[in-house]
Amino acid sequence: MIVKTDKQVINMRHNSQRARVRFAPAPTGYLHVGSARTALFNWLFARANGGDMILRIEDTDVERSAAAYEEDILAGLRWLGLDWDEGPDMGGPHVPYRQSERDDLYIRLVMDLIERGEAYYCFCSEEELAARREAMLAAGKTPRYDNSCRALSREEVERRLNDGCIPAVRYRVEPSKERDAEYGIRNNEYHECVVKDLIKGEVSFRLDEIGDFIIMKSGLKPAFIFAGVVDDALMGITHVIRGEDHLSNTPRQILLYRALGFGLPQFAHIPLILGSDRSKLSKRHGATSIIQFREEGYLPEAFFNYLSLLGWSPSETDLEILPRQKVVEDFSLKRISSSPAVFDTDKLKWMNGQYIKQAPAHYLLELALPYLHQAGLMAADDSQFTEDWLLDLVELVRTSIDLISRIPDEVSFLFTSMPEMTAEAEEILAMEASRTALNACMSAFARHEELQYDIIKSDLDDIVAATGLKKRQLFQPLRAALTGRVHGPELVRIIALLGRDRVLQRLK
RNA sequence: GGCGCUGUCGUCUAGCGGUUAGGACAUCGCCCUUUCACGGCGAAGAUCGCGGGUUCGAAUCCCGCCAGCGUCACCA
Repeated sequence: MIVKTDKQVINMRHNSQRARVRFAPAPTGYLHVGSARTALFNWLFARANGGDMILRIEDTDVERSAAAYEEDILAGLRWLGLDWDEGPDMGGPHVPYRQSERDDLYIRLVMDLIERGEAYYCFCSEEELAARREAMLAAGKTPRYDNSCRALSREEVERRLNDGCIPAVRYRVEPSKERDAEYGIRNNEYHECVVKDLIKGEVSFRLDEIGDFIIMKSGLKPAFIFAGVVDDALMGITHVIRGEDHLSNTPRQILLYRALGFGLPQFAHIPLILGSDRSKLSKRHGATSIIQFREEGYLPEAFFNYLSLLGWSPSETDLEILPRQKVVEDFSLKRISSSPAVFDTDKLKWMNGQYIKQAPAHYLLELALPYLHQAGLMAADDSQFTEDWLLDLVELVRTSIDLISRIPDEVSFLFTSMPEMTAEAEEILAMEASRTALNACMSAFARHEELQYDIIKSDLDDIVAATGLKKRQLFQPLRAALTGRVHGPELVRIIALLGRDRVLQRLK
């Protein structure tokens, strides 16, 4: 039992009005793009409406759940800047927030359903079920449970239980008894259940087509479909925002809300994110974890922006670069598209480039440092390179990269004593005019104590005027000698960054 | 196979009964530039999945079809 403070009591009173949403991942895999987007839309909805965001871990599949996945999921959410108001790491009024710690609750509710005849024990083995499914499929029928354990007498159930058989529990679906307008269940010949979805509209399913389904796995472990309903209801979730792949089990969940005497939340099923082959995004489409995007050099702000625009559009539809706050202010379920979207890395990269161009240099440097260390260009405790110098370096490359991880390759020559020469660079240096150009630069630069941007620029202008060389004939060999390459960022700034001594050394 | 969702430039999308169907990424060209980028300008790219209707008028409304995807587990 939790003793509530006054403040919490006030909060509880407001619950009927206050929006409460939840992101409920199963820690059976990394946080991938699809689930990250679901989390994002939940978060946006909460923040846009002044509501609460709840994080709940659905670890009812003991076999596949792993702590490492849970950590990855939390890390991914944090990286994206998504926070939550209640969750396994911080607690809250509906603790615990990990389903594996709520077994007592599920068992109590299931026992109640069994007593009321709404659910029953099922002793069918997985092998039996699989065989029956095969047979139905072979006969060209829709595979579903044949409800055989419904018929078991009380005594038979007792006997098997005493024999040590471990049953599962099924919900008893009886369409003719399910009619209930409050839950969208219509008393017509099909026994329709109409799901009122905020995105899909009214979607109708036939109840006479679903068989009795498992709500408790053997070993008294709750099934997802049951635990989700119980928790959403008890945690006061007002809006269930989840992937479209959950739409078809919503009618089953509605049956459970009704059986348990819970009111219905609002549903919003968001379209899936597809890979370039137009199938549901999965591991085989590349990046497995959101964290991998961080490692590849994406900015969380850019990723957030891109993901927001995947399936949602702002009211001012020409805008693409939308900072977090703008998205929050403008977010509405109404502007979520109902068709699935293909994840486009090209556009993500472009957007990342946009964010790199406008981000504060200090921030970029902070992000770039690990890559510079990793590439072995500088040690983590290196004091040889001053912060000012590093900031200049960031300014030098920010317009030419779309991924932070590209920085080391772009500027490696600034860290070595002599640059590695590409074949093209060698070729240019072998040309006759090149020696003239380099000699001119050498004598010009040698006259200064320190090479500064303006000085270098005017020196180079002077050389062009004095020697009659084309700009190209001057810059190309100079670039080749200093960087070992024929392409790259603005040369004058590179010279300033290299400093007088290293420039003169390389010109020889 | 049953059920369900979806279908506007290659991709993300705007549009919701009257627009030359708009924007962005990618592509191509030009300009800027020592170069590669950035940036600027421009081009190309959509018979609005297909076929019928309704209407003076349809991407927008109705019907049928097709295709793609999802889902049919003691996974979530």
